[in-house]
Amino acid sequence: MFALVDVNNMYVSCERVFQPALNGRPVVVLSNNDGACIARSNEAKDLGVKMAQPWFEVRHLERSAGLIALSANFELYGDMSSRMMSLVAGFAPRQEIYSIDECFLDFGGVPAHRVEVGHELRRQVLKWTGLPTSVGFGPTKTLAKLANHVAKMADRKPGTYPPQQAQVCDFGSLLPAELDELMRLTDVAAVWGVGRKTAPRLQAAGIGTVLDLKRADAATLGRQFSVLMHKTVLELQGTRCLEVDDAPAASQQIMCSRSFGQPVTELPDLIEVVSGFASRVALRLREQQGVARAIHVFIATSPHRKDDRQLSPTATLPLPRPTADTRLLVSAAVRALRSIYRPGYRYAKAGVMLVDLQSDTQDPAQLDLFDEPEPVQPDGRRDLMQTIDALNERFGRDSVGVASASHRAPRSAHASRQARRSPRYTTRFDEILSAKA
DNA sequence: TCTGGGGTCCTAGGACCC
DNA sequence: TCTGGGGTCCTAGGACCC
Repeated sequence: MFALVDVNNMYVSCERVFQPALNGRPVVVLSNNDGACIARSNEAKDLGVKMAQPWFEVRHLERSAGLIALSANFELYGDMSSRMMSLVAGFAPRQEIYSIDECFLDFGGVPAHRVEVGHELRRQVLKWTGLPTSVGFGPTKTLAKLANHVAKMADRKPGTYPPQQAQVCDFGSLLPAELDELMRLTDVAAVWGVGRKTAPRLQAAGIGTVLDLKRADAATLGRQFSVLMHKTVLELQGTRCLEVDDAPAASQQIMCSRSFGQPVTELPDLIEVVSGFASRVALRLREQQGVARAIHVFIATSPHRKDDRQLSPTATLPLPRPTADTRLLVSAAVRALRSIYRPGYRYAKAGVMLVDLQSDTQDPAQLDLFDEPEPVQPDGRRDLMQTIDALNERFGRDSVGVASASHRAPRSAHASRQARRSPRYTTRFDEILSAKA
C-alpha cells in the first residue's frame, strides 16, 4: 500500500505560515520576473486564475477582488520542504521525495488504521511546520495520486465529492462500487500521466472520466498511445507497475535558465549572464560529485513579441575531458555563446545545461591524443574548487567567483524583477521573523 | 510594458554497420 | 526497368510532471 502526501498549494502555504493575514485571501506566487502565476490559493483558483497565467492578465483582480501577489521565494520553500519531508519520513519505512511538495510512502504492507495514520500525519505536519497537507492511499502509485486528488477535491467541493474523503482518502477501504463512483466523478485529465495533449485524444475516443480509462483495454491503448499509457491503465486497474524509489539517481542533466527583466541585445551582457549560469550549474554538478562531458548553451528571443525578429540558436560543445571546474565550464559556455550570438536581436532568455554527466569517481575518461595526463596527486584544480565552494558556503553565494559572471545583479538591466519577495525567514539570520512584544 | 524553470522518459528517424 | 534486410546507436523533439 502506497500513500501520496502533498502540501496544499505549497508556495502559498509557505507564505501563509509567516503571514497569517494571507489566510482566507486570494493569493498567488509569481515566477521569476514576476511574470506568471506559479502557485494559487484556493481563493485565487476560485477567481479563475489559471496555472502559469501571465500576471498582467490577472493583475486587475488586485483592485477588483483583493488578489495578493508575491514574488517567488524559493529559498524559503526549499527549506520548508526539507522540514516537512523529514517529518513525513517517520511514518513509513520508505519514502520517495517526488517533488518539492510531495512524496510517496511505501508501507511495505497494508497498515491497519490507515485513515487514522493519515490524519495523524496531517496533524503533526501542520503543528510542526504550519503546512496543510492532503494524503491519498492506494495500492499503486497512480491510484495513490488519484486518491490524493480526491482528498483535495472533497475538501474544496464537498457538494460534489463525499466529504468524508476530504483531506485523507483511502482507496483501500472503499467498496468497489464506491471507488467506481469516485472515478466516474473525476475527469480523465486528473490522472497522473494524462496531460494536455493526451486528454483531448482520450475524450475523442469516448474516454472522458477516470472510470472510462480504467475500464479500457490497457494493451490497446498502449498501442494507440505509448507504453506509458499502457502502464497507467494497468495501475488504475490495481496492477502495480511503478515502485517507490527511495534512492534517486544523480540527475542526468543540470540546467540553469532564466528570462530577463528586459530584452538584452549586446554580447557583453549575455556573456555576463551565461557566465553566471555556468557557475551555478558547475556548483550543483560538484554537489552531486559529478563531472560533465558536454555543455549546452541557448539564447532565445521572445515568441510573445510578434513584432520582433525571432531567433533561438543553441550550441552543444563537447568538453575535451569531463570536468566540474567552474573556470573550464564558464569559458566553454562563453565560447558556445559567441558561436551562436547574432547582433540585432532582442534576446529574452538564456540558459546553460550540463549534459552527458558521470560520477567523478568513475574511471578517468579517455584523454585526448595530445593531452598531458593530469597529475593524480595533488589535484590542484579540485582543491581550488573545494576552497571556493567552502568560501561561498561560509560568506554567502557569489562571494568568490569568476570575474565574467554577474556581480551587479540587482541593478543590471537583465536582472529579474522580484518586487514582492517575502523575507527568507528560515535561512537568513538578517531576515529572521521578528515578533513584537 | 508584462508570458516560469527544472527535470524525466519515450519515440521516430537518420547514420552506420555488415 | 530493376537497387536488401536487420541490427544498433545517437539525436532531436515531444509529452509529461511539478
